[in-house]
Amino acid sequence: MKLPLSFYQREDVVQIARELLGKTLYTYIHGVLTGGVIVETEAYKGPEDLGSHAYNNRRTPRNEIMYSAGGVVYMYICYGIHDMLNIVTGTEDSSHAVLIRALEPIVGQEYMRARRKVFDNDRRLCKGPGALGKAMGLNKNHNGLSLLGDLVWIEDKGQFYPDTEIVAASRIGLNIAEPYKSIPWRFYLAGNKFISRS
DNA sequence: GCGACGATCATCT
DNA sequence: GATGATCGTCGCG
Repeated sequence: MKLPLSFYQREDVVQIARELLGKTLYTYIHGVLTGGVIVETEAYKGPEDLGSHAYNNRRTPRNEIMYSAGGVVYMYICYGIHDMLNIVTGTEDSSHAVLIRALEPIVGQEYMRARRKVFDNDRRLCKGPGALGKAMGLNKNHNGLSLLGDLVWIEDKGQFYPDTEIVAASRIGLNIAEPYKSIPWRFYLAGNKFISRS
């Protein structure tokens, strides 16, 4: 059920980002189980990618965990407010990661509503990386947790999507030079109601 | 439904 | 001291 380390420790982070669509992400935080189907991701490709925190082998206390072997989470705070969930991939010393941008909630929606203070529209619960982190109870203190542990993990339920149902687009929110500004490393399920935007 | 804008602070220079 | 891998609200219509 849980994705094995071999899934995460491959080198092709773009392929992994695509394959994570349809997988189910769970957290079990303070005794609360929440989960949802991954419907939107972005790949960040280690030292060559201007958009990556690990661009040019940049290494700081914040991004140190990106250099560990795949299968752990990289949490960081964006705009001083939002806790973002990333999946570290590749082998030891490679620094690729996948940002999880949106989920379709399937478990623990009542807890997600309370954490988000959103009670009118479940489509908004995990719509965007900041919202997702909050709904799932994740913050930077969870940085480095193993995806084979019991606090945060990803399961494969055998979902499969043909290429025609997957959209590849440019990543959101990056103010960087081409070609990385427009490279199609954002993936989402075509027509899905829970993605952050079309 | 959509665009503009301000909030807010950890992190790095 | 400047900068974000963002979000909620407001005005509009």
